[in-house]
Amino acid sequence: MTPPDDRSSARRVPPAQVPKFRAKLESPMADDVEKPSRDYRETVFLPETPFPMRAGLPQKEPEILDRWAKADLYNTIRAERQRAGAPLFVLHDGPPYANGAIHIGHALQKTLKDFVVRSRFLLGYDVDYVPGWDCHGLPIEWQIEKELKEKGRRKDEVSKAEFRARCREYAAHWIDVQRDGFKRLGVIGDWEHRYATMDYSSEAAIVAEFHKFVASGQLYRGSKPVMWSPVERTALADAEVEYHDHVSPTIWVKFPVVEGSDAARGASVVIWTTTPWTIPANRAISYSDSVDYAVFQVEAMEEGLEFEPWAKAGDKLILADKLADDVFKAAKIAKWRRIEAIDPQGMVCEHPLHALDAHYAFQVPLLDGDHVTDDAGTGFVHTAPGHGADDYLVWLAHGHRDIPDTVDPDGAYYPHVPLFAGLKVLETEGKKAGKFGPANGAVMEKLIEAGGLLARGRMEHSYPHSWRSKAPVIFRNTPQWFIRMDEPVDTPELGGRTLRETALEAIEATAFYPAGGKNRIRSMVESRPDWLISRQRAWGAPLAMFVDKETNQPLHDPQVDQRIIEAIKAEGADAWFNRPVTDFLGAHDPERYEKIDDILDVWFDSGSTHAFTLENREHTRWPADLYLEGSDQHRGWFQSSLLESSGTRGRAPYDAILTHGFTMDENGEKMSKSKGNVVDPQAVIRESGAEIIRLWAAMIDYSDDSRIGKTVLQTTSDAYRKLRNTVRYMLGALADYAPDEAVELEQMPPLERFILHRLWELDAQVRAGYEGYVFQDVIRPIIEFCQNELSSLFFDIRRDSLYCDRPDALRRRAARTVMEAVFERITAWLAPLMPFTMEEAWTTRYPDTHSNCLRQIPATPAEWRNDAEAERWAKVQQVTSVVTGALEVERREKRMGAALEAAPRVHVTDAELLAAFEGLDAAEVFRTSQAALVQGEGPAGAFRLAEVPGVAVEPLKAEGRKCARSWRILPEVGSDPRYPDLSLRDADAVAAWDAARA
RNA sequence: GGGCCUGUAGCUCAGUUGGUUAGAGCACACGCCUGAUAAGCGUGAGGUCGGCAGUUCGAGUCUGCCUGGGCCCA
Repeated sequence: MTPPDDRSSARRVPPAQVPKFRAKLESPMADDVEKPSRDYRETVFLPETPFPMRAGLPQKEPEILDRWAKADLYNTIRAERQRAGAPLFVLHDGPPYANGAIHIGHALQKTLKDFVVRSRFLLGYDVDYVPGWDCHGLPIEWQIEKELKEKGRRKDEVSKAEFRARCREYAAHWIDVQRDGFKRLGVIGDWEHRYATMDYSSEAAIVAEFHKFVASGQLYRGSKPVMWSPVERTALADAEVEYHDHVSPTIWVKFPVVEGSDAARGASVVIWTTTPWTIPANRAISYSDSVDYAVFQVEAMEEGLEFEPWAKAGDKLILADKLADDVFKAAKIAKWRRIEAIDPQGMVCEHPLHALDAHYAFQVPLLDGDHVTDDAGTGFVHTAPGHGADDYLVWLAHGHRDIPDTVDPDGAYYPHVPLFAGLKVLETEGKKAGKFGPANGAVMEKLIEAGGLLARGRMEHSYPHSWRSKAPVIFRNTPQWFIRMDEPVDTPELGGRTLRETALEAIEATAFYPAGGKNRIRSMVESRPDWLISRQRAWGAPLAMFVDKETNQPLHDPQVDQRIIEAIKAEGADAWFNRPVTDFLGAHDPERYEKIDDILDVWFDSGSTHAFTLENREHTRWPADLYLEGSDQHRGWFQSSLLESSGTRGRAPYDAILTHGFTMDENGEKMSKSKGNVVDPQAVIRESGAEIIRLWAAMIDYSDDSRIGKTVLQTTSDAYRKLRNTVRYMLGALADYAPDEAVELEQMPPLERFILHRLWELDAQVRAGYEGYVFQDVIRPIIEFCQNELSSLFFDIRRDSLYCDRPDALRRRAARTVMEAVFERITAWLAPLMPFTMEEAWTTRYPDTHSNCLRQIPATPAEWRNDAEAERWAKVQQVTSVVTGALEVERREKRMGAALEAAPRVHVTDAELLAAFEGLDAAEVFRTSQAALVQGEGPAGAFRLAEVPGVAVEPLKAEGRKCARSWRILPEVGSDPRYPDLSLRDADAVAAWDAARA
C-alpha cells in the first residue's frame, strides 16, 4: 500500500513554540556560555505529533471499532482480495457454547484466531472466518429447568415445544452477549452471517448428516451400560461427567462354589463391591490369571464383638493371596489357615440370593478379565453386565449376549426384579435428590438373610457425578444408538474401510501445531469405543428416523428423509416433534414404524459445523485450512469433526489443527470463583483496553498453559508503552516528511544502511512467524528492535541530526527516509497483533486514507541486506560500551554530566576494531561533542573493560564553547560572525531557516 | 491410577547437533538528561536452569526416578 498523494493535510513544518526553558538557559548552569544573543528553540525541528503518549485505549478502541464497522472492514478487505484473485485461506470457527458471559479463555482463543485472520490478510490472502455458536445440549436445558423451578413450574407441566422455545431464546440471548464481547476484542469476521447450531438451516443440515450415517449402515441400536443420571433421567456423555469424592457402602459377598476342583467344594468365592444395589444384576465373577488365589479356612473369629459376625469357624473362602489379610480383618476373622492354591478357571458359583428366590437360580461363571487386579478388594470382581463398562465387555468377550435390565430410568428396580421391585438406587425428587435411596440397604438385608454377606463397611472414593446436577450417576443398561467404529463401510468415500481406519488415516494427513497433538488424538481414536449419539433429552437436533418394528432396522427411504429435511429447514427441529408422522411417512404404514424421539449428542452437532459452514457458501472451501481450539478439544470438537467427516466424506474437514493451552492465574493455578483469582476480560478491557489482552496473547507461548494476573498485565502494559512511544517518536520525527526527500540506498550513511539491514532481517522473521502461527517470534524481535536498534542507537544518534541539521541535509534526509521505511513496516507488521494502536498511528500519519488493516505486508528489497554493516556495528558497539563505561565513572565522580560535555580519547590496539570506524564520525556514534580515535595501547590510567580487550578510553572534557542551539561543545562555536553562539553547522541551518522566513 | 504436555531471573521469553564465567526485553535500584518529559539514555543488582541420581572429559541441553502444575481419561 502506498500513502495517498494528497498530503495537504499532513503537517509540513512544526509550528513555532513558545520557549519554555528560557529561565533555565539563563541560569548559572549555563555558566560557560555567554547570554545567548537569541532564542534558537524555534529553529530546532522538534518532534511534533497529535499521537498522545498515553493511549486512553478504553475510550479510543470503541471509536476505532466504529470506524471499522462503518467501513465494513472485513468484507471490504475480502472484496478487494477477491478482485485481485488472492489465494483463499479458511479458518473454521469452533463454536463456543451459548451459555454465559465470555471468560479469559474465550478472549485468548478469539484473539489468537484474530491473529490468524489478520495476519493472513496481511500476507495477502482472502480469509474466510465465520464465527459460530453451539446451542443445543444439557447445560442450557438445565438452566431452563432451573428457571422453571424458580417460577414454581415442574418440567412435565411444560410442553416439549415450549421448553425448546425457551432454550432457543436463552441461547439467542447469550449469542448476542458473546458476540458483542468478541467484537470488542477487535475480532473481525463475518459476524453478519455467523452460524449457530440451532439455526433451522443448521438443524436441517445436522439431520441430513445423520441420515448419511443411517443410509451407509454405520448406525446401530445397541444395548449397553451407559452413564445414567437418575436425577435427570438421562444418559450422559463422558464429557458430562465429573468425578468427586463420595462415600459408598462396601460389601464383601460370598458366592458358593457349585462346580470346581475338590478343594473348591464347599468353599465360597468372595467379591467386594461399592454398589450393593448391582448384586441382583450379577451374572458372573471376574478373575485374573496373573493373580494368585487360594482357599482359606476360618479357624476363629475375633472375640468381644458387639454383634454376631457373619463368618464362623469352618467357613472356606477363596481369595487372592495378597488381599486375604485385608478381607479377614474386615470380616473380624482372628485365625485362619491357608489350605491350598487354586485356579479359578472353569469354576461356577451360584447367586447369593438363590436361596430366597428362584429367579436367581442361574449359574455364575468365573471369567478371566484384564481389568482385574489384586490392588484392592478380594481379587475377584463382581460382574453385572448391565451396570459397568468392564463388566459388559468381559461378559461379551465370553460369548454372552443377554444383558439383564434391572433398573428403570428413575434408577428404580423394574417390577420383574424379585425382592426389590420399585426400590430406588438414588433419591430423585426433593431435597434428598442425589442421596442414596433404599436399594443398597435392602440388598444388604437380603444378603444377610440369605447368609451371603461376609462383611460390610464404608469408604470414600472418587465417583462419577453429573456435571450439572452434581448428583451421582449410575451405570445402567439402556437401548442407545451408536455409530460403528470397526465395521467396513461400503461407500465411495470410505471404500470398505472402517470409520476408525479412515479417521486414523485422516489424522496422519493432518498437520498439528504443536506436533504432539497428533499422538494425543491418535491414541484416543485408536482406543475409543463406538460413538454413542443418542440422548433422551429435549433440546437438540433429533435422530429423525423411523424404525421398522418387525426388523428393528431404520427405515431407509430417500423421500422420507427429504420430507424430514424440508420440514426442519422450514420450521426447525420442532417440526419433527410437532408434526404428525404421516407428514413424513407418506405411503408407509404408520403402524409398522416406531418414530425415534431421541436427540443427537451435541458433539454430533458441532462435528457437523463444517458441513453447513464450509459447504454451499460462496467464497469458502471445504476442507478448512485450519481449526484452532484449546487442547481439550482433541477429545471434543477436533474428534467429533474428524469422525463425522470421516464417516460421511472419508477424510478430516481440516488440513491443520492448532491448539492452545489453558489460562491460569498468576501462580499457575486454575482460576475459580471460590479462589477469587478469576481475571475478567471485560474488566481488563475497561481498565487497560483490549489491546493489552491482545499484546499479552501475542507475547505468551500459547501452546502451553499461560498465566495472567495483575503482574502479568502490568508488565504487558509496560511493554505496550515502549512500543507506543517508539511509534510516537517516529510520527513526531516524520511529521513533515515528504517522499521527494527520500535518499537512495547508495547515498545512505552506514547507520542507515545498518537499520535497513535489520529491517531486512525482521521482514523474514515476521513472515516466518505469521506463516507458522508463532506470534511470539513476531512481537519479541520487534520489541527488541525498538529498544536496541531504534531507541538506544538510531534515534539517540540521529536526534542531533533530526533536530538541528538543515532540512535538506543529506544526513537528515537519509535518517528520515529510513525512519519512514521503519514506520511503514512496524505499522504493518504489528497490525494483526495490535490493530487498534497501529490503526491510530497510521491514521495519525495519513488522516484521509483507508484503514491500516487493508494493507499488505510491505516488500523489503533484498539490497537492504548488508552483513558487513551488521558486523561493523557489532564492533562499533563494543567500543561504545567502553566509552559509556568511562563516562559513567566521570558522572559517578561528579566530574561530568551530559555526554555532550565529553571529548573521549579512545585508544584501540585491534586494527579490526579501529577499521570499523572507517567512514564514521566517532563523536556522533558516541553521542559526545568531540572524540578522538587513535591506534595504540593508551595510557595506564585510561578506562578499560575486561570484556573488550585492547580498548582504552581517556574521558577528556570537550574543549570550546557550548553551541546555543545544538548544545554541542566545539572550538568552532562563534566563528560565524552572524551567529556568535552557534557551531558552523547550526549557523548554516539557522541561516537557511531565517532565509526561508525572510 | 493411566495417557499426553509442562516447570530457565519479579514478569514474558531466547538458549542452535550437549562445549567457554546461562542470555534478551520489560519491571526494580542508582545515575544522567530536561528539546520524545507520566518520556529518553546509561549503569547495576537479580538465576542451586523444579529436585535427585546417572551417561559423558563436559548437561539447562541426553536417560531414569521424584516433585509441582495443566489437559484428557479412569
